[in-house]
Formats: sequence, structure tokens, C-alpha cells
Amino acid sequence: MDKRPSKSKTKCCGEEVTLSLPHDASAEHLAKLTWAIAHPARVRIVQLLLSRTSCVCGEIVDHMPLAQSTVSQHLKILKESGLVQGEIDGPRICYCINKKMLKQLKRLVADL
Amino acid sequence: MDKRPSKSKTKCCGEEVTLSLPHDASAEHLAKLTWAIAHPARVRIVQLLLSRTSCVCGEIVDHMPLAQSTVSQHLKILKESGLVQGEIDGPRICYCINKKMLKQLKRLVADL
DNA sequence: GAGGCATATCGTTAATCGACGATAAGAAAT
DNA sequence: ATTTCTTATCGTCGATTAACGATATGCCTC
Repeated sequence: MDKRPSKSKTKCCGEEVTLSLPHDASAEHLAKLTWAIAHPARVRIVQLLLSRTSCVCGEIVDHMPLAQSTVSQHLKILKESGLVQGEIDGPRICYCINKKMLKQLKRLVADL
Repeated sequence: MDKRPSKSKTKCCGEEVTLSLPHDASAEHLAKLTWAIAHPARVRIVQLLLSRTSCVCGEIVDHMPLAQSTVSQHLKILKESGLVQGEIDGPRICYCINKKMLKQLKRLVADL
């Protein structure tokens, strides 16, 4: 997105209003993190992972009204956001919240 | 979404695992609120509205590399989420953050 | 009432999401 | 090595998003 000429608005008064907001990579970051939990199923998964002290795996599927493949996709999204980590534990995979990322998300939202 | 038979998983042990998570309307609510800011442009808008003590309007367009109609759509989404309110101010429209909603969002995220 | 701005809405398009079933891949155990 | 169980990926489909330009709507001013 934002593939357009950027309209860099020097306007007139020499104030150099490059883009008004300070480039803000944090905006992108916040958007990415919030997007990860911007779906009821993913909120549920996060809550589930938090309620169980640490990791779970196929249990998640049992606790959701969704097909295994769908849950897997949601987990992938959560992993890509960094909010969730998956570690191999024998034949199954053990998911857990990345506390550091969660804290980051909380901070970013709190600082709004 | 969630148009399927709900798979209510009584499992076996009489523990009545209806759906594991307590119906949680708050999950939906959180998902809805986070979805509203799950886009860089919308994060920007929220930040902009917060930086200016209160309302702004077409200024938003000037500060974003997006077409007016696109910004308008993002504003619509933000309004629908309740995070932003728009009040008519003569010929133009004055947008401002709904502090109450923002607080709610912060609370929901913080309580994760 | 006509003309001007400021916003909103409409209609379109390409891209992405969310869901599924079916199939592939990986590790443990037989 | 084969089976079994668990998870990931593929391919599909309908719905939704994000973006645009063009057009409609609303309110002031003249």
C-alpha cells in the first residue's frame, strides 16, 4: 500500500512539512501487531495461550469451532507478527506467547 | 464467520468443556477495536487527531499520501469502530478521538 | 437561488482474507 | 520401513479491503 508519489507537501511557508508525522515506523509496527489480533479467532488463541501457563498445540483446534487448517493459518499469522512462537516438542509443536512482543504491543497501544 | 456447527466438544470427562473460552464478547470487541487501527493509515489518523488537541478535518488529507476519498473511507471505519467521532462544524466536519473508546481499547489490550 | 468548498458516496479494480477439504511432511513408535 | 499422529501447505471459492476517480450531497456566502 501507499504506492503513490507521496505528495510530500512542502506547501509554502518554509516550515518543511515533509509529511507531518515523523516517518513513524512505529505506526507500521503498531498496525502490524494490532492486525495480528484483529480477528476474534486470533484473540481467542492468544487468550488461550495465555491462560495455559505456557504452550499448547492441537488443543487449540479442539477448543475452537474451526477446521485444523484454518487454525493453522491463524497461528501462522500470529507467528509472523511475532506475538506467538512455536517450538518443536517431539512430534507436536508447542506454541507460546512471546511475552516481549506482547509487552511491546501493550506499550504501543498504551502510548497512543 | 464461524458459520459452522460449533463443534461443542463435550469430550468425555463430565467436565462440560462447552467451548473452553467463556463465550467472550470481549474477544469480539477487542478484535473489532484493534481491527480499526490495524492499518498504517488509520494509525496515522489516530495519532494526528491526538496530536492536535482536538478536531481536524480536511487537514488529515493534506497530511497523508492518500486520496481524499480513501481517507474518507478510513475515517468511516474509525467512526464505525467508535474510536473516532465526527461532528459537523459549519461547512466542514470536525473529527476527534472518542477518549472513552480509546481508554476501553487500552484497557482491553492491557488486560491481555 | 446560484456558485463554491468540504465530505461522503458510488462504482470499479486488483489484491487479500477467511474458510474449507485434501494432501504433504515430520517425528515417534511399532 | 511402515504406520500413525500432528501440523503445515496447497488449491479453491466467496467475501472483503484498499485504493482510485468521478460524482453526489450539504452548508455557507454572495
